[in-house]
Amino acid sequence: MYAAQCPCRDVLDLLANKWAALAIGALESGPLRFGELQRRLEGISPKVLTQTLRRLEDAGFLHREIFPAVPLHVEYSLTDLGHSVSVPLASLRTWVESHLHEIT
Amino acid sequence: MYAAQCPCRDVLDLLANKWAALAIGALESGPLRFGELQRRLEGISPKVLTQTLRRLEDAGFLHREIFPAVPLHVEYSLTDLGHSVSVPLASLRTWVESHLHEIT
DNA sequence: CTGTATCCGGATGGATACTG
DNA sequence: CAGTATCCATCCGGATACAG
Repeated sequence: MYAAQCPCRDVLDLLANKWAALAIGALESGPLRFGELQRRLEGISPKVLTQTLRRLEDAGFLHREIFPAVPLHVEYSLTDLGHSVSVPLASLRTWVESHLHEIT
Repeated sequence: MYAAQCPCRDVLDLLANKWAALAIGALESGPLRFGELQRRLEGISPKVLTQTLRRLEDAGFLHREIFPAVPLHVEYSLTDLGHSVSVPLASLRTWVESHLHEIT
């Protein structure tokens, strides 16, 4: 099975928090700005959104691009790696949607 | 996207903790006893293992069967629902394994 | 607009010892 | 064997206010 040191656990942990999978899903169809992400991830606070995005960025799943304008403009987009992982994540979300009625 | 009340979030949370996905994976190939599970999920304490198993059982992903013998014998196995969700989970694990080298 | 600072509560995970 | 009891540390998420 998976030994204690298996790094896959870290990845699972990364993807396995309340917002990460949702954030990746939100970015599947294209880049979004901070505020737009916050609106789509209904209920997330700016602090938690930042945390989530930073973790995903550090892991290489998404890219943050700053457009130095006034007002400030920042865009988040999936990297190739991010698009790649969004496939199994989407299949998990799909499973959840189609089995919701069976879950207690 | 996914509204705040969308129950899929709860399911994601359930699957998305340190051990749940691993436990489901361990049971894919057949029933296991408590002690055997603890050995396979290297490093888990009995308390946390119990918590994990109970949550999965309550959600209907696995079944707990007691064989009243001496010494006591308890077997955990996936329900149909559990086997069903193990498919997308396995694809996520597979993704992680094949992309580990790309992850920071 | 895009965050950071602060403070807080609760859940999760963990070590160890003990029990039916 | 299969857990439960206890106590504890930490991370995570959340509300609100404020800053570059």
